[in-house]
Amino acid sequence: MTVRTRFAPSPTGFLHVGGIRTALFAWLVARQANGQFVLRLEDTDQKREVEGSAEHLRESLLALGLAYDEGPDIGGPYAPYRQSDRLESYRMWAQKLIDGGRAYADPYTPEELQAFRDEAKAKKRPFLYRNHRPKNPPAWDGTQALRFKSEPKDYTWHDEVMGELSTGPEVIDDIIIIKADGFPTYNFAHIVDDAEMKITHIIRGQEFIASQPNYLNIYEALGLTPPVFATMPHILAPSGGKKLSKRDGAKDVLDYLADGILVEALVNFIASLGWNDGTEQEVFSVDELIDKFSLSRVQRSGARFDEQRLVWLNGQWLRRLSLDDLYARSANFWPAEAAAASDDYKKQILSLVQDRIKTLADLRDMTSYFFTEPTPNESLISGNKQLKKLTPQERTDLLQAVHGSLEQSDFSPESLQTTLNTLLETTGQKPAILFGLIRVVITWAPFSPGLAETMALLGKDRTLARIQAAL
RNA sequence: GGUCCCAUCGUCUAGCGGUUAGGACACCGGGUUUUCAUCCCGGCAACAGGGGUUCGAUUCCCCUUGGGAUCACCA
Repeated sequence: MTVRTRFAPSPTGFLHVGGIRTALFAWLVARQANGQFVLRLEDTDQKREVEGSAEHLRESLLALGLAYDEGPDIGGPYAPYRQSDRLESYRMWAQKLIDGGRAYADPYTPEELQAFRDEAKAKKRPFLYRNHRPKNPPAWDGTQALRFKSEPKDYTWHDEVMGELSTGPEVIDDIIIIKADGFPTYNFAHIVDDAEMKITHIIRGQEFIASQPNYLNIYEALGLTPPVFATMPHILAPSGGKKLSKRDGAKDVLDYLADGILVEALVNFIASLGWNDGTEQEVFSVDELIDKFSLSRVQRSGARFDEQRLVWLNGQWLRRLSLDDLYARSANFWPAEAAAASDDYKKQILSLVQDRIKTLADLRDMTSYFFTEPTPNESLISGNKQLKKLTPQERTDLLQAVHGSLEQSDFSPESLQTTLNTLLETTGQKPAILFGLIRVVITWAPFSPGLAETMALLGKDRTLARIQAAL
């Protein structure tokens, strides 16, 4: 049987890291089995729908490389893939339940229902609708909610992540399957869709684990064989033990990319949040993930979102990139002054900073002196515990000597290094002072790449001019 | 409150009866003859508590504690 997994978000907002992990794992399961990955939009709650979020979801998945084989925009053998376009299916399956005496119209008003709930709460008992199941419900005319007539019983089932799970009959209830507005509830629609779309693995968050027995009851009533279930624990906020939410900084995945995080790093990070292959490997390519991922090794408890680890992984991936690849990805991250610079010049800069940037966005603050004349910042000298010891006269003498020697250099990195080493002897200064001073006056930046390489790239004219200006 | 799930360094985790409890991030030192990084070396740091089972428990069972999920005409 072909493995088919799906990602079924509701178009109610952006895709954050919690959601993307579910999507990633579903995608990995499909890919490693040479199966299909399906995108389905669960838009049965018209009130909550957010304009443009379907498109945003699509972009986010594609930006992360999680291409889907079937979906609302590309169609597929089980189209449509948008629940609001599938109302007839739900009607048909619901009718089967009605005909079999397993669904009935809910005669109560919202007020009456609320009264039942309040009563249960007052008694500190869980609310069960079936305790109030009407003896002779009216015929369902489509204007009332349609409820599933449950058959409470024990359940034990297997979950690929959680292992064996079991519950008693007290959690089974008569849940609503079609709302009074004619739309199905998630609880019903996803079962119908997964069956019709031949989904083999349902991978979703732990918020659904409590209703799982109710789903099993419906599968039985519908005569369907349940697919494989895999429940993912939540990703937790960095600070507390709470589920990661927007106010804890759960960013849109596209924001991470815009902030200079590489796709490889983001995918690697999200995958390793709650999963590992049992070895000491930390850095995984997508291909390695496809090869090695397994639901059974997913952690059962929630994992905190640790951004420092994401940044570290980003550095790992940044350093593995070829220069051309790095250059291609850096396009949107150069400082404004770089607009007129040549490809070749920018590539040379990248080769100097590749080992010291943490995100692509670092390029904006770390490379501007390669494109424009830096503004002298005296605090870089007064704040340096070596350089601040120099008197103004000593400083000038030193720079004068440097300037003199460099005028003789052809400015290749090798000869510059030789010249610098010779200066160390002729001036009798420590490297920390001599090189530190040169570095500061030619970049006026808190840090910079290797001195000889930096000077070589800046060229003789600019380097000498900046030293001259600091005299 | 009912039900269900979970529990190893600050964080992510390895471990599936016998280990000096391993790795990674972060942090703190040292090195790589300038800074900041990279890289390398070293250090700090954990089995929530209590009962069992066993020759022997981090590991298996029970209880306690703690955390999480859920109890919608949301998904």
